Amino acid sequence: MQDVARLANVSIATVSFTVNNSKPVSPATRARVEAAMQELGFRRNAVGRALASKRTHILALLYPALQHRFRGTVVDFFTSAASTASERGYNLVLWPASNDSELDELTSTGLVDGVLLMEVQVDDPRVEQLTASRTPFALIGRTGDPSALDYVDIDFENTVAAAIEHLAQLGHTSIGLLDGGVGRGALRGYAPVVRTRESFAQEMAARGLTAFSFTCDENPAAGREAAATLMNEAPGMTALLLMNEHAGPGLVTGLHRLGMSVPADLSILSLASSREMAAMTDPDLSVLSAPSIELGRRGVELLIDQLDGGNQHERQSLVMCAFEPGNSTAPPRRAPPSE
Amino acid sequence: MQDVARLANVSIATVSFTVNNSKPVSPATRARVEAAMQELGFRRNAVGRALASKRTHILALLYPALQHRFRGTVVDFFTSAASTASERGYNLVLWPASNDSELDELTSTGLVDGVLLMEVQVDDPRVEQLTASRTPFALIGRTGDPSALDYVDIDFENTVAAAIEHLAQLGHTSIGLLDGGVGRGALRGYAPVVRTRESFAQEMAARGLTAFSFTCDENPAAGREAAATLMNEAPGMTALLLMNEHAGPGLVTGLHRLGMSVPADLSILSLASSREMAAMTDPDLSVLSAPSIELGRRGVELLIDQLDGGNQHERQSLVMCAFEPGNSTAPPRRAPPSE
DNA sequence: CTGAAAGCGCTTACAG
DNA sequence: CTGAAAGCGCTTACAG
Repeated sequence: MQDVARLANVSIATVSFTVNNSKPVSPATRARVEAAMQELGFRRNAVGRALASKRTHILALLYPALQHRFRGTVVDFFTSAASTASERGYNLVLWPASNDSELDELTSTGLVDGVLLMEVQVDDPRVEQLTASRTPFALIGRTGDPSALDYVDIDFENTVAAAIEHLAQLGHTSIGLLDGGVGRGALRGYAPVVRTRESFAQEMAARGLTAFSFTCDENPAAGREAAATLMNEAPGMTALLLMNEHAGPGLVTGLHRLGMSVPADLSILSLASSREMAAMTDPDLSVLSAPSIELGRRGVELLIDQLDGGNQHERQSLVMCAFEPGNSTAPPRRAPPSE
Repeated sequence: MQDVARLANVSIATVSFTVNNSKPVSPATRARVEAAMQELGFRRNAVGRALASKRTHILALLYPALQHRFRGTVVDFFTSAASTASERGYNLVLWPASNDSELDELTSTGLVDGVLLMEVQVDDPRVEQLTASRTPFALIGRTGDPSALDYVDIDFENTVAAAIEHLAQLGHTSIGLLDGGVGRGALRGYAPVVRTRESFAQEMAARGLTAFSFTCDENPAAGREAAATLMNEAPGMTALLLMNEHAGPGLVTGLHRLGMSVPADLSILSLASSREMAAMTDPDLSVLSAPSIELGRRGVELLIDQLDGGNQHERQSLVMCAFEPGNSTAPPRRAPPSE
């Protein structure tokens, strides 16, 4: 910048003004400055700017990628968040922090302007840590009591209700839930599964339907094993809500191997997943697909609202999953006894 | 730091020395400084440090996530690279830069110490850009002529040869390759596919085997369509190399629907993928799995060698994929006519 | 519209 | 072993 100023015969302040459009500059000197920048191939140093302005224009999407594989539908959140950030003049990067000290390093050192939190737990220690460090942040997800927080999340409650409604309409009265578990250790209490379980239990009870609940790891092999468990422990079950997209392919395979047909013998409806994941199986799954694009975008908007003092977006919002029919749900083979 | 210095009754230089262990400090004053830091909850500001030391300790894994979905086996490269970086005192973040100006922003502004490049093309403009900006970088992958670059890559040449050898041993003489294409627009010339095609053609010719070549998009639906194409255009083909892990599930499904059995009617061997992706299908695929962990680690080591002046690692290395048997390869149903 | 100057929070020769 | 001081590359009141 010094060099540019010298070459253009202005002060470095003026260079700064023209680079940032932060103060009016006469056309003539602007032209001189721009020519000089051209000639020197000048790029303003982001670190210097960050130190002086206390803004790095970097947002971090916090995802515990070392513990929890980054894959499947969650990837869409990142993509959407990154492109929204880019439109708004920020860079969003995926920050694979996991343990406390890494989060600490991120927040208390001024490297990023704000944080977007993913994989939120019901009782998430990172929320406290972020609050304490006064780092602006927003959640994609929500804790058990998120009333004081800025968040966007899937409306699991209504999504589960819609899922059960769909299956009940088809005539199912005995329905199971297969989820990926609520995690353990530092990642315990994974909120989406906690909420889905609760809503499932409530809604099934309210309708007087027979409910079953299963858990398996998030991979195809576990899904394959789960098929046998399902059939053994709930032989009368005719439909399943799947809250574990990575177990899906194995589950369907396992059912086939046991001589079960999908959807004739068991309807499957995948929750909070995506068409792409649903297309991994045969038949392809009917799915309530996660509003990833919208949540990624809204999360970034909330964060930038905090940063730029805007206040234009709903600070807390829930979005339903959208039903996308596949070929894995149908009426049960034997109609339920009509009273 | 000012505050700490005042409270501990030392200069800020001394605080810096004890924080960084950059100069000897007497135990007594070290204790005073540390007590003061404790009391004030001091964390050294990373931006200030970066400006003074010209080091941010951030590495960027460059992946064009907005164009090319970040998923599947490539995710393992990131995870491995991130944990290696973390062990070595750096933060590695996923930087979804795609167009020139975004890359420019990354490199010419001093925000990151170095860059790890993924999804390398045969003629990759980013290499030139990185070189011109004097940003330290290493490749996970390699260009057409990488002789001057630091890189780690899969040894596609020998991996393809091993794959063909495996199938030839089983008795196959008519073998196809189904890849995901070499990309178009800014992402044209995707090096892994270019290399695989070349090696495939050479090795098949050298062995006097009958070769077929197919391309389809990287998703299950495209794989399903490809099944029909394969059967129509190469009815005599008995084995297939799959260089398109995301088409795999659809491909197998599509074959089944056409009444083809895997591996009895068609053997499939997946290249540069992973057991996890291979487990998505039924039967699970035999796979030459990508050495993701090792390449992610080595890529970061190369980069840190440049940064810290170390020189301890091979600057160019190729790693073979490891064969992991699944259930998708077998001798062809009809033995080939024995001359 | 433009400039001189202070300051962002550190690191690092240089002296002692 | 410790400190005073310059400097990293910018931004931003403050003056003019």
